[in-house]
Amino acid sequence: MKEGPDIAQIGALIGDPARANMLTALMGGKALTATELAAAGGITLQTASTHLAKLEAGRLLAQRKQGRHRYFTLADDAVGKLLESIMGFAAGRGHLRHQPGPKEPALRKARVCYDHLAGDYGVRMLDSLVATGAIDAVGDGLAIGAKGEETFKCIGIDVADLKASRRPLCRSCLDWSERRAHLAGSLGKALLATFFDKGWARRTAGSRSVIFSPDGERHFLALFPVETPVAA
Amino acid sequence: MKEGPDIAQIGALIGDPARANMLTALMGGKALTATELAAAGGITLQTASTHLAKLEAGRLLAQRKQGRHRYFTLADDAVGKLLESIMGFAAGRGHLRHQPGPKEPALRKARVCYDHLAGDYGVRMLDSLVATGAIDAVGDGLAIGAKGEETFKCIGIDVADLKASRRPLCRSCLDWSERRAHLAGSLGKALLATFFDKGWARRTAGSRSVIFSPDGERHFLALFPVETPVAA
DNA sequence: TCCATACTTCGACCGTAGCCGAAGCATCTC
DNA sequence: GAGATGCTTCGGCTACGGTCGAAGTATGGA
Repeated sequence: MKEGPDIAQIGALIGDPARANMLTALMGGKALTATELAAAGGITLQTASTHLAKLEAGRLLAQRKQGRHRYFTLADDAVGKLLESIMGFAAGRGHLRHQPGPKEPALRKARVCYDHLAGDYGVRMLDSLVATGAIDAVGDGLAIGAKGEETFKCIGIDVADLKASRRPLCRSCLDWSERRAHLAGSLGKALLATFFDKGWARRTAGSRSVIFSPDGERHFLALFPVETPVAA
Repeated sequence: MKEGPDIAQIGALIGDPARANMLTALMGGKALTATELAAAGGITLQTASTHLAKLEAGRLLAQRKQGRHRYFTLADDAVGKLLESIMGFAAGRGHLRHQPGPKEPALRKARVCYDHLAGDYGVRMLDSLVATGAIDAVGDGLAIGAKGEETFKCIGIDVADLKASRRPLCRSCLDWSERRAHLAGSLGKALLATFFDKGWARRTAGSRSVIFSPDGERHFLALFPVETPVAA
């Protein structure tokens, strides 16, 4: 009793449906205003305001004032990682929403996980990168592989630049829909940003799902082939 | 909105202080009766009973009937891992209990994390194992190293036996007090069990903290030396 | 200056969930 | 059987937290 950190506090913060919906919306990685988050949570602006104040006090959220707007984001990627891991856990226990909804398949195929690519395509990409030796996988850890710098330079990413930041380059993130790892970290972020830049894919408004263009999808699948099923 | 798994459900389960205390108590790895858990939660037996029913329905807990006792444990090590990761997150945000209490230092030094060793000593052990090449660390992932099988055989652990189980051999677990990784997985479990078997250490009743005997501590420190500070 | 927009604070309402006393089962001991 | 122990269920109380309407504050634009 009364041992260690207070998990009840953050459990309670995440445990309210309206707050959970707002946090999930912010997993899309974009900064959202209080009004947008109110809609995401299915509540009025006043109620959202009190929730947002609590989430900020609990240091799950950060806010940035810009003119008369107030933009909220997840406080940092530790929050994103925590949420995704809870999602993975919840999915594994069958704690799913009641109605799967029409957007569900798109979400499972490809979605934004805070700032990197998740879903079927996210898992496929990591599998392919491991198979070609661009990334080394040891246990559940990831590191840049022998052919990594060369591979990513071809895609248009300078690994040396990324290494300069204090954020980990490669990080595995458990995918809740696939129940396998996908690539997070600054490299995962850079890859997703590149796909957007090249016009291969785009976000959808108000959702975490990522839509590939026909052309972009062709490029993506060619770039990350799956020859033989790779073991987890 | 309404995307993905329902994190609010499990957030709410963990979010109640009484339930959180009971879950924390079960992080000690031992099966506890409803009466013991009621004491851990600071509530009466009736209230505890309803809480336990909810936790079981949410598949966070498993129960085993034995005579007129009902023993509860965490449903599996995924629950333990989730709780420890939330603890790490909470500790990082300053969500600590109000009064640190006298047991806190012992808890930070060495404690049980579901079924393996955590705290200062847990982190020290992993650092030492990595330094000697018994375990390889890549990113945040762990794997058995070149000198691993030999090292662990000396301690009295047959790695081949452990590999037979479907549970991962090595797994890193973020330590909430040290904010660095310690060793989980079947190997972590086997090591802690060995320390208990050899009489080097013992659990304390009603707490997660692990107390080393003077003799056991000498052996432990000799077995896992820290020569140079190892980078995280 | 005046109004519109974005958001917060106040106040009141209400439902739910936690809580416990008492009673009801179940299991073991004698 | 009778009684003790471990736990669950029932019923009713209470309080906290979520909710929104209304009013208040800040920023931007006309």
